[in-house]
Amino acid sequence: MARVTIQHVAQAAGVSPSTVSNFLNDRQGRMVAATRTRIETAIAELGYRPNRAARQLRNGKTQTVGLVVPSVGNPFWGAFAHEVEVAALALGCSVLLCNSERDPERERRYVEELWEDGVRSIILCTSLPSLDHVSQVIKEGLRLVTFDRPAQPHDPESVVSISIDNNVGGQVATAHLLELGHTRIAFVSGSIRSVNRSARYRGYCDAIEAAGLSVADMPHWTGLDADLFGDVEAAEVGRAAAKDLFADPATAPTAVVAINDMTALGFCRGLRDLGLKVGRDVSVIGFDDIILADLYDPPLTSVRQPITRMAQLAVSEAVERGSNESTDPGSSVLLRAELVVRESTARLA
Amino acid sequence: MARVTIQHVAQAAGVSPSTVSNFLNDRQGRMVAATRTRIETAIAELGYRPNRAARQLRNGKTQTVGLVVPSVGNPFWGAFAHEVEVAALALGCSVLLCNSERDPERERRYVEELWEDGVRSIILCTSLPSLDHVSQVIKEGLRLVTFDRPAQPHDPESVVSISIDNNVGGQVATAHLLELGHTRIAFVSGSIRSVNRSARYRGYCDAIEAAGLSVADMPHWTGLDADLFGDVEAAEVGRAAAKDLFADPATAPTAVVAINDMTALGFCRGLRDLGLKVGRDVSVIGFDDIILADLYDPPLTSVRQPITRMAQLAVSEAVERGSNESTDPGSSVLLRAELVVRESTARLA
DNA sequence: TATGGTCAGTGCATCGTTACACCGATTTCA
DNA sequence: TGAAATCGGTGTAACGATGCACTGACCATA
Repeated sequence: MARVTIQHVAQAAGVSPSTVSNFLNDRQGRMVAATRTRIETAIAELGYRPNRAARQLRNGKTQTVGLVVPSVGNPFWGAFAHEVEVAALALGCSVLLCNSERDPERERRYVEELWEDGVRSIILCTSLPSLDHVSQVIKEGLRLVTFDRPAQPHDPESVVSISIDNNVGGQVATAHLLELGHTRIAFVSGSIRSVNRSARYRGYCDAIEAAGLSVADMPHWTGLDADLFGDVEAAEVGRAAAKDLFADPATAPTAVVAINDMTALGFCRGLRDLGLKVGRDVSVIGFDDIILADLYDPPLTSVRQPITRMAQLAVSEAVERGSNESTDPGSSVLLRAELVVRESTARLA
Repeated sequence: MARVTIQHVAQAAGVSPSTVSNFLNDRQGRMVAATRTRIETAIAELGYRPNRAARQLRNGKTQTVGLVVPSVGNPFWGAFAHEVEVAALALGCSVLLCNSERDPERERRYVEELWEDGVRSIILCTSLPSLDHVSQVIKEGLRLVTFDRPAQPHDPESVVSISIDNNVGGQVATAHLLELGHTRIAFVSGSIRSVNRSARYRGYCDAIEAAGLSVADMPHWTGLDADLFGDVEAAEVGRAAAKDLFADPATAPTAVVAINDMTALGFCRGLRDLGLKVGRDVSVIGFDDIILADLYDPPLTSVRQPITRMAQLAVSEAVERGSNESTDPGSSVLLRAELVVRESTARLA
């Protein structure tokens, strides 16, 4: 069961390995139709599949897309990773998965390792304000697509960003609560040092101000030192927030915008611990619209990210840009987030 | 910024590339301590990292573990994939992720592609009764670790299986409900053609019979043609089951064992649609203990799979067995599942 | 009939690492 | 003391695919 190499194909087709190589690499203009078909049938009959390692060694590239997410343990990232894999498969690539745990140092290490292993396209799900930690590799030619992190002024030119418009998302979520008559609306998040989180927060602030209210008057949760919290623990943030915000009923909010669905669900759980009922006593809205938002009791209102479309965009940017050695400047795509209203938000009694 | 190769290291250390290679491949017995340290410092100073492609081309192997899961979009598999990645990282390997969508043909294709790309160890999360579709590759030397699928009589000898004892799990879950006074207990699942599912079902039956009851008397849900349902749709199965089982109140169950947490949550959602309250009106128990089980309202009783430990076991079997070319027969590890009692199960009123 | 230009395809060096055969210098031991 | 074994290490030929420089054969033009 020895491996079928390009030589075997060449022999079977009665040509030289070089010609087969030309065939494989779309330099087919340089050969007569008959040769082309002879090679084609030889490949089919022998079941030849090019050896990746050899290819990569020769030209220093892979057909692999690197995917760095905070943690696939989190349902949102799991779902996104899944979509990425599907999209990559459609384009004939495989996906190398890395969990950064939101640790910049791990992000850097993964990106560099991937680069040195010949991966030329990486989808990096980060929300760090700066890309300094990977800029060296970008200079060397890495195609970087960031996800969930809109472009920032000092980003390297070639970077492509795919993200929802978090500011608008924050506004839509908050406006929804305002329309329901709520005037004491809290924003619950771990650290908002990340760009997407602060954008959501700004959207929240904008909507509050636009309604003639003052952010300063809103119940405020300063939070735990959120750097302690990875993604899986996002729920704990929500739970802790509920406990703190409702410690004094006089200052408690009637509605809450949570930074994501996991935090929202944790918050709901915290309310339950306090004997409060989501929807009836307190309105809660999350972000992401993970699959569990709809399953929850009560079903969670959420700002949906169109992850299927985003994954497709990210992969095609990563793969297609990677194929031509273009150095045209990157782009920044901000998709519109969609409000999905369910039962966790209700008119103020 | 040219690549640092083994030659550069050799030159810097004043030895031949072969010696550096020997050093790297733990044939250090064949060299004097001084040489060893010279190589070590040279590597550190130059920041040398061996080129994977070249290594792989040379000896036909990778340091990569293949992971084939049904879908990382499902929180359980996402969490498992995460644990696998962590465990692999600790052993210096990377993980190539594939989603089979529970399609045997995709499973086969992925396994073969991985094999041909030099991956020699694969963790396959399948629950197909037979491994015929990948047996060819196993014969050629693939180290296969199956997860969530205990060993079957006709499995190739070298296969290692890691799984919980689903039969016992099914019994424990059912016994818990029986102890709470329930006598009308339904089992809800999509297709139980898979080995783990049927084991859970047998455990359920065993417990029923052991209590002096008859499975035939239990409310039964024949289900949709469950092959239509991927993992993400597991919740839909639960939802549909709730609707059907409670169509006639006279024959409705008072408690339900769901095949996994997603289905259990879907079932809870279905109950809610019907105006029934989980815990109070109907007891529901799931499998897996995904992170959302604890967040749900009410928190879901579940049979926990110790995924961290299982992932570690799977990776170490895959990697360590892969390193020595042993052909010793595989093993089958059945871990004990742990019942986590929460509020979705309650004493029969 | 020279000259030059296409066209279709080939030969060869090369990517970075590794296994194996080999080599000179000591050491061992009968 | 001489033959063999051991030690510490080196030289070289691969692994499979690629792309550049090249070669004949053929055609067109002057």
